Amino acid sequence: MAKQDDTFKKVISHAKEYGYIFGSSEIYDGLSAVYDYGQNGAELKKNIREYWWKSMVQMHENIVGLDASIFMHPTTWKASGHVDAFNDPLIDNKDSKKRYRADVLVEDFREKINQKIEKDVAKAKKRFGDAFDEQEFRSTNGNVVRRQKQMDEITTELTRVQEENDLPGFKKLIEDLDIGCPESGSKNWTDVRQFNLMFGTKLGASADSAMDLYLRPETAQGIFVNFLNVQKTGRMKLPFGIAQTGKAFRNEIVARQFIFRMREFEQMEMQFFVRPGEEMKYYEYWKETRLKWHMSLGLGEENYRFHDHDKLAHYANAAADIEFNFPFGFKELEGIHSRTDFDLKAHEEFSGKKLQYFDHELNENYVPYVVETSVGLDRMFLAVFSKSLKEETLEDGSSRVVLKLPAVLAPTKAAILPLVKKDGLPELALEIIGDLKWNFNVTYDEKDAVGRRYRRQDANGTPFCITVDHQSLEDKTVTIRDRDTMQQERVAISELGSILGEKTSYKTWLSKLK
RNA sequence: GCGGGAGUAGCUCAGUUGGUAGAGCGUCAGCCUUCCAAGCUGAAUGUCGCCGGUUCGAACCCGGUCUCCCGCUCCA
Repeated sequence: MAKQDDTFKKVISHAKEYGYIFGSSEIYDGLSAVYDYGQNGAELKKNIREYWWKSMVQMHENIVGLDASIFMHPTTWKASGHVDAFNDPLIDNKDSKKRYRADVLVEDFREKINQKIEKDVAKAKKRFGDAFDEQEFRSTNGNVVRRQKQMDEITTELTRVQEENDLPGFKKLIEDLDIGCPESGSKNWTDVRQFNLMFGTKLGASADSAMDLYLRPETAQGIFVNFLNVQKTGRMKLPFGIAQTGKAFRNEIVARQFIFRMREFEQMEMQFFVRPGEEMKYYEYWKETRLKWHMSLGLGEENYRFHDHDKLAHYANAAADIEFNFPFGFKELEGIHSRTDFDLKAHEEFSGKKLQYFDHELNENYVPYVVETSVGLDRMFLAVFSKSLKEETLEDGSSRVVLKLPAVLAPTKAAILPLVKKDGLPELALEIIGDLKWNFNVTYDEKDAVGRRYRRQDANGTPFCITVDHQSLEDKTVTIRDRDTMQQERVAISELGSILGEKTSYKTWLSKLK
């Protein structure tokens, strides 16, 4: 663990030192769990997004893109279930320092009573045998009736405090029931507080005419509400997908672990619409396809694994995560969920509009089922960045810090270095840059010994260094050095464009998918 | 939100019983160098997280506050 903390610390400080990630508003002491992407981070993030987008939208005829707004009609979130499911009343025990969901505490308590009833019923059943009338027993036995009444009262009161959002009432309910901390038994509770995981804001300039809005907690709903727009205008036939990248916002109680869990984050989601009954086939297909996509980056197959969900969210009938071996262990990187027709049906219900597809083959209308793939872009960034950062010991005993980013994702594709800054070498180097910069992000460096410049580029993640030497002036060749192997090869200047293109192209990398 | 730890240069960190702020690396300028950092010369950079208190004097002591890290709770 100590070693893990250590590598994680190195990842964080390297990210800052080389302009990948800065804490937000640092000059004002920062803002908890909010980060800014620096000059290199912005490039890397953009390239990851692009790598995903191309693999989805460009490479699939039946997947199209969308860019929905962050603001959505507030009813969207009622239909999606977020207003209910993202609202948790929480209570802390002052002695044990444990935090619980207040509704879960009450429900667990009620369940205990229920179990007592069932125990009594089972006992009686055993005693009376075949002659036992369960209905009769339940309605006449004193203990059972009393307990049933208590359960009903609890249910009524729980429903009331939840619906009325009566937080003091909630606490009173817990105290009246004499519920103790499940761990310590202590009944020393704090007040019940409401944690709304959605960020609220207002639309409208004046307070009285303002409309309550939420910042979207997921991008998926923008896709669902536009399902018919896209299907009709794009003449899409099932099965087809809609892909989107964009910011989402969740007021996490605890946002932590660098950019792994942030309150403002970016998702890359694709909702794949299928004929009901075929969802499992596509669920399996996307699980496999998405894993291959991750593997194509070459970060090590052993760093990925599936985690199938036992407990499913309210909308899903199957769900799995692709987990990645982050510096702090295996954690969720991407989710693949079979969302059924839950979302589209809910939007039909709340909007009163039909969100159905006419299937010409079956000659019928239906609400499609949805298989979702959802990656956290920031998590992807962290996965790539943390796994790429290496400290190597070289043959001569010296060491180097190298950021082995996949070349297709690297912010800078090549550094052009004159061996010495005289004899016309800088001029030729700049000439090469003038040509390459049309197609590639390239950089120039003439400061310090060339060996030091190589190390600088290594630490920055630049996959190739192109060195202009005296021979270059004579025969128009340069050396190109590979960041990972440190091997150099002499090539014609005229070939540089196609060599770099080959090594850094989306085609080269994405074709590993097959 | 609770408990623990921590905030000093871009990064990693020293800083004695309170007496004007340091190192290594990095950065910048120049020199030297024809291929893998740790050669040479010079330079810049800190309200010692912030506010207040004690003191002749606070990076150091006290109080408050903010932020970060670890654990717990939560996690579509």
